[in-house]
Amino acid sequence: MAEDKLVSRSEDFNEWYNTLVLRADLADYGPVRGTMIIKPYGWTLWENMQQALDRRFKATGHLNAGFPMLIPRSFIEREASHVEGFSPELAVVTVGGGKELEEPLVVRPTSETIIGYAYSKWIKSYRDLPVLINLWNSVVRWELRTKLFLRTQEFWWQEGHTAHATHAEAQAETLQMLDVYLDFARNEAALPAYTGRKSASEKFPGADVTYSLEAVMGDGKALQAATSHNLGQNFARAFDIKYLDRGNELQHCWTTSWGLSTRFIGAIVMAHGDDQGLVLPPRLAPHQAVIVPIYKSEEEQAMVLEACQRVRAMLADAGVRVIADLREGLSPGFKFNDWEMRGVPLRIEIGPKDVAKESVALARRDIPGKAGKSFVPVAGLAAAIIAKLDEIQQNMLARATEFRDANTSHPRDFAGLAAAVVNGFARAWSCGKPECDAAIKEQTKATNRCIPLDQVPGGGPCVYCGEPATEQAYFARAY
RNA sequence: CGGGGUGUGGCGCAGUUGGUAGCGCACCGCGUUUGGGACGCGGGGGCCCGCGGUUCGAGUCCGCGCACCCCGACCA
Repeated sequence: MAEDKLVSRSEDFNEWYNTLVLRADLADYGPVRGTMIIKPYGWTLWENMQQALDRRFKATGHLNAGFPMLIPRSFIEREASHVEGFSPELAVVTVGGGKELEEPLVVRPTSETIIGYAYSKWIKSYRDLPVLINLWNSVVRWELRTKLFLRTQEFWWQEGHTAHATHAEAQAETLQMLDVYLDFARNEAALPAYTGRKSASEKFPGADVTYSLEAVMGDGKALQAATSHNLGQNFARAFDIKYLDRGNELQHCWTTSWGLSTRFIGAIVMAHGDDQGLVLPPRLAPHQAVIVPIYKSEEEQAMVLEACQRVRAMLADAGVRVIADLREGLSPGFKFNDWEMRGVPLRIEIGPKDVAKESVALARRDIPGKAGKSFVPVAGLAAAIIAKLDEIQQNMLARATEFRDANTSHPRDFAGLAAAVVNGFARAWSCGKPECDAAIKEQTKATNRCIPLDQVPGGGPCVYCGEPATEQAYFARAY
């Protein structure tokens, strides 16, 4: 329960985030270091995200499936860069049923390998392709330094895994899913993000190409919000995923994988939250509106509560996710703060004056104070609220886009880049040599986030070494 | 794994030169309150991280562990 003011976001962003996640009732710490308990409020937010994504996955032809959590360790070792990337962070099971196991099992850090095992059994002919499967599950990575939602030992996500007959199809799939994520981020989470290709050093272990969404957080740092990988034939070769083509020739498949995790909840917190707490986009918010009754005497209480129930039923019938806060013994002021902490987009106040006027007081979470308040007649309230929720959603996207653009600069030299990445993104010419990225990281703590797909024609001198470059890249400090 | 810090009711902390544990919030009960974080009275709850030592006596002093947090390296 919210009892005090949060530390202000500008004063200590880190502290603000940590306490907000706990106070807004999203999550709690688990008993094992680095683990996270997602509480019902946080999980409901995740469910809303899942539904919005799942709709899009189904619309693009994917089906969900369930795969085992335990994977033979030898599977991980079959793909050279995959084992190199994941070995350091594996949790390994060595004992089962009280007996030492013949072969240790790893708790999945991601499922490419066990998918490879299954696909090699299932796919025989070009007629079997494409295979388009998505998993909703959790994975474990033994992270050394953790932070609620952003990096935990276990996290929940979806991982899509597809197999195709040609490179072109796999590439189209990879980019299609990147677009799905971008659309989800913009239109559901009100979060504009940059997209692009990962540099060689930042790509997924085992992928030919990795694409990512890079979102700008409230402190100007970057958060990788989703990834989509073209795995080429790497896993197909490692796991013998082969098919006979029309000409009766045996071919390796081309596979992809793509994922978005509960980390995205952290992105929503850090991109939209303010000093009062969370600000949730209406399309994803567990409660889109909260009704707070206000009364003194018992007669007023009866009258007000009756009005609250009526309004609640009316809105629920209209499809609004609405809750009435009928807790007794708490002052309205306390409840206002409490629901602001939890980021509910709209507050509906109903007191004796409102009952008398047959209206309610509306307060917008995205516009604090008087400016966000209005009085709306009960007649036609549902339509007004639905319109208002849409307006809030649009406003949040517009504001986040404005913030992103205001915190992105285009430096032409290294000094400019170093200054820009202290609290924002820098888009600059980059020659792409790993040494340049490494030096930039060393000196500024900023990494090459991605190489955007929308390149400008021509070229310029690399922001670090000055040699001719034909592509630009985004640089930022990252979570 | 390196550097720093902290372990005392659920949470946040105080605890003096060693003398047998306290405050705020939360929780429970009763009453008064309620248009921006209400108040009064009463109440419950603690092997002071663990083990060993010094001492008549240890939350406090000394060892050795363990855990967690912050800053780096590594990472969705």
